[in-house]
Amino acid sequence: MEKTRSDCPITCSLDVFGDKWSLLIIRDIMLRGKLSYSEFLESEEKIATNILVNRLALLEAENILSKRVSPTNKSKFIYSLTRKGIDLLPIIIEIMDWGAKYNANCPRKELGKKIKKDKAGVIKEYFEKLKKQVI
Amino acid sequence: MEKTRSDCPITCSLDVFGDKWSLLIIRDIMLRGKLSYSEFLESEEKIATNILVNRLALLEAENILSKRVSPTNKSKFIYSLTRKGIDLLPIIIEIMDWGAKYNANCPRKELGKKIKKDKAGVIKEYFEKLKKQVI
DNA sequence: TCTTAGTGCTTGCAAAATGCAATAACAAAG
DNA sequence: CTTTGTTATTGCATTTTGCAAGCACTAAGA
Repeated sequence: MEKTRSDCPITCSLDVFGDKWSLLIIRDIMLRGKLSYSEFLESEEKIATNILVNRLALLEAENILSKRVSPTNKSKFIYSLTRKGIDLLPIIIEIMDWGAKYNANCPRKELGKKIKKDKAGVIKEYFEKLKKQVI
Repeated sequence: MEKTRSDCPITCSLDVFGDKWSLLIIRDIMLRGKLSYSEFLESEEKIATNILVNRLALLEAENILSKRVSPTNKSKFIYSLTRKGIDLLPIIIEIMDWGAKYNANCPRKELGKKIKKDKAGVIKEYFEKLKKQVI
């Protein structure tokens, strides 16, 4: 999506990550510590390779992700969140909380329970953790 | 989308509203006081009629919106948020805040500034207001 | 009654996005 | 110089979206 549909901040945001896949990649990095293309491919939602390549490129172009050669394996890339990407954390947490609240088939696990008990605390904790990883 | 792709609460949520239009309809009802099909059509993003009909039906099927005949005009329908729909408020506010923060072309207006200053207060205020409208 | 306007919805078709399977490119390891 | 791991591309079928036109129904007025 090249130009935004309006100057509403919600619309601008949805023009960037308003699809079924982008936020799952963000989730994988943010909450699951995933770093690479092959790790994203392994997730249970089974994203197709062309979609994954496309979304990684879009998220990098939007300066939400940054891509670097892995320091331990020169034929591998690692993706990490920029500050802009980290700032998606509250959105991810709120979506997770809503989803867990209204889906019987999405039982709250450790993180879900923690969010229910102390959402602000969870956001703060992850925010601190993620900020340390920004390069 | 009939069945969910996984039992992750984020995935389940995105299976419901993870597209470029659903949350804009929610925004129109939640923040702009819009009620009817024709009002949604007027928004600056120019949703197509077939998409609008489709999304209203999906959101109603998900019990996020409820549809009733207008009390003042019997040939008109009005849509309103259910409790489940109102609970999307924090997501909407967070998305709005992120969008305003990272888009120079999305200047913060009254609500945007209020969110920046006191996000929790805004959520509380709108939450109270919207709860009164639930039928 | 007949027309007119308002409102919600459907249809047809082209364009774009997605899903899926196969395979390519390339570096590192053995 | 073959194999393995990793990322990326391609082709094609399917699905979703965008757009334009028009249909169905109700209410209201001449």
